[in-house]
Amino acid sequence: MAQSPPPARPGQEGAATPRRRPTLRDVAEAAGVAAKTVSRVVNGEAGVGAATTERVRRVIAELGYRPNSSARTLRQGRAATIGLVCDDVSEPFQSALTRAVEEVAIRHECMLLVASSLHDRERERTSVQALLARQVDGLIVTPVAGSQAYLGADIAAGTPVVFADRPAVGAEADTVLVDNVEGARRGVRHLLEQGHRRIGFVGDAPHLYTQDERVEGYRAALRDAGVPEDDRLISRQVPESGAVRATVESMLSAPEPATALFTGNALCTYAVLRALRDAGPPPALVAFDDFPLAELLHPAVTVVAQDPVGMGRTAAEILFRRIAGDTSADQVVRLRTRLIPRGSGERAPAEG
Amino acid sequence: MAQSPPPARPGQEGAATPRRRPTLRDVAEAAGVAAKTVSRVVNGEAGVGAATTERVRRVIAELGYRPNSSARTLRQGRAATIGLVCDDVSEPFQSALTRAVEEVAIRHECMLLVASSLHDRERERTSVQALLARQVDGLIVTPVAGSQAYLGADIAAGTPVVFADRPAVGAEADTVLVDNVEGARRGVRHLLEQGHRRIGFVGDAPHLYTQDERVEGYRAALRDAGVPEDDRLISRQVPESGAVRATVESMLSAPEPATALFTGNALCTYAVLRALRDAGPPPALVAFDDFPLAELLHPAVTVVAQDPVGMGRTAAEILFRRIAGDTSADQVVRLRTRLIPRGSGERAPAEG
DNA sequence: TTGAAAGCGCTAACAC
DNA sequence: GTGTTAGCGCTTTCAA
Repeated sequence: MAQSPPPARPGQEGAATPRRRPTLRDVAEAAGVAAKTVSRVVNGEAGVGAATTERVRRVIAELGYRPNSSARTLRQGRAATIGLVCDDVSEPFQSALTRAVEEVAIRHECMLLVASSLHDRERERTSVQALLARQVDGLIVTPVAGSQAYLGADIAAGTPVVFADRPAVGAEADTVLVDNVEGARRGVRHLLEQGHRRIGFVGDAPHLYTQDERVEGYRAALRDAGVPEDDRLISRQVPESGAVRATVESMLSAPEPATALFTGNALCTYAVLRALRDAGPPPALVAFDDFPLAELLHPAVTVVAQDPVGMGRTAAEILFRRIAGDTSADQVVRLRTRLIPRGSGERAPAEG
Repeated sequence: MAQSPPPARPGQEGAATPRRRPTLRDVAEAAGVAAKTVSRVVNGEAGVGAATTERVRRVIAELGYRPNSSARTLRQGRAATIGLVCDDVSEPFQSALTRAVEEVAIRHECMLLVASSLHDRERERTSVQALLARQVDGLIVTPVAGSQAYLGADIAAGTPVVFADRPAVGAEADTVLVDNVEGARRGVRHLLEQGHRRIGFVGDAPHLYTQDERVEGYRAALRDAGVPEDDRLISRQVPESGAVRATVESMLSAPEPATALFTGNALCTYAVLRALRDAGPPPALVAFDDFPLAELLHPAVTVVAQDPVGMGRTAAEILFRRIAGDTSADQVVRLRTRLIPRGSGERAPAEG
């Protein structure tokens, strides 16, 4: 396909003969120097005379030469590319993270290959394999539930990997997490401070690491305050609107009803907000994870904000340090959260 | 770097000697066949005996062989990778588009390289060059204002390119757009139908293609209804909250005040909602581009919804058709919008 | 059905 | 300062 040039497309001016892209050799010949010299010029290596450099530059411009990075990758083993596997790039938290990673990558003259695992083990694995096959210099992965043991050989072989948002199972590498326990604890304490004693936790599916941690924080806050736990006030389910609506209604209409809710992530928050929209007097609400327009709702929603940009940046910076040869011991970074009071979390419990 | 194996990282079990990744040749030797035979097995080519196939498969598994796609790319010229250059991956519309492109790419066993131009010409250009250097099979670009003439040579040379969301200048290729004029016209007509005659347009920066089109639709709707245009009711500025607030206030407090607003994109909508939050009786509002939680605001926001997923899918499908060799004439696809009435756009004008 | 040879475009290693 | 040689890992081409 590279040899036999692709057929001309109609409607292109001067589409006469789509020519083979000029190679480094073509430049060398045209400039009357050796290939290696052109290579030096292209890569800004020292040891080329000013006049030669100038001449080579001109020829490069004339021919419109652009280096073939596949060849370079093959030779050097580094693709000037890193890979990112997350749950779903279209999700706000992760797209912000992606953007932050991209920014750091650019600073290191790298590009970014992205893949969404959609929480599917097989897809994660396939994506990682495809990325490794492309000789990426390093990998940032938000591990799905399951095991990342399949990555062990590559990590041992020296491919830098950083896990983000959730720790891996069966593989050891640098990891950047949110301090979920402390964040949830802080958020729930905030509700307790307003006088709430019956606080419902509306979380995402069971076996999700972040949710486990946030429930733990929720429990810790109750314990700290000497408030008894009640499992009927803890819900863990995939946040489809229907199911959450039923949960919320039952929590609010129980004999000892919840007077406040704490949500486990943005999807749960959305579902709860939808459920509360048409309901009676709304309970207090603190949401884990900030979201757009939170401050425009009535009342504005108090949140425990995470920092997706900070997570992306941190993960990428660690990754590039490893790529640069840092061999210090693996580290686990926990990013702090920030409580942003906006109104919904500052309501006192309704009079019983 | 490929030759001298990277130093072992501590804390890895069995990190004794990070070994060179096995190559196709290693597999061939171990299996006692020729390299080409292994290549055939790996690529599922016909013409290998069942027994041989079986043996090669086993050796591949034993050695943990994974093909080096740089080498393959170098040989074949195709990287099994496409590139996407958008304004900003972290923006909801574009992250949804990215996700849709990714999905189509996966179906074609391709990966996705992403880059954000941030509306910067130089960055767009650099990104495109970096993508082309990586031998991407094709490119989807949301062109920034300026010129894409620099892409002409590569398009002519046969690299498939699809422009998305905005047309390119100085380069011809397939293009997928939203029918902005018709969408805006429809949205404004909706307001006119509620009896509004003074409708403010709050749009993003001048010289943005989509905004130009949406203003055109706005004007067309007014003309259709025989309502005189008034330039004081048209605002085009980067939607920082401060500036938009001033604009909105002046539109609403003018001698002949606006009784309804139409926003030009999501950022403008956010700014307007913020501005309206603390203001007096809110005007009617129709927003171009849907956004999360639009239905949870009070009142819920009526929007002219675009279809980012449809745009990403369409652009990617066209791209892969081109990659597969389709040489038919370039096409321009315009995706339809959908008016979603939710409340804010169905208010009648306040009694003057 | 299988294999040998050549080379994709580049750079590492070493001459000069 | 500059050039020569070899080869990264794969696939293409052609031969057996």
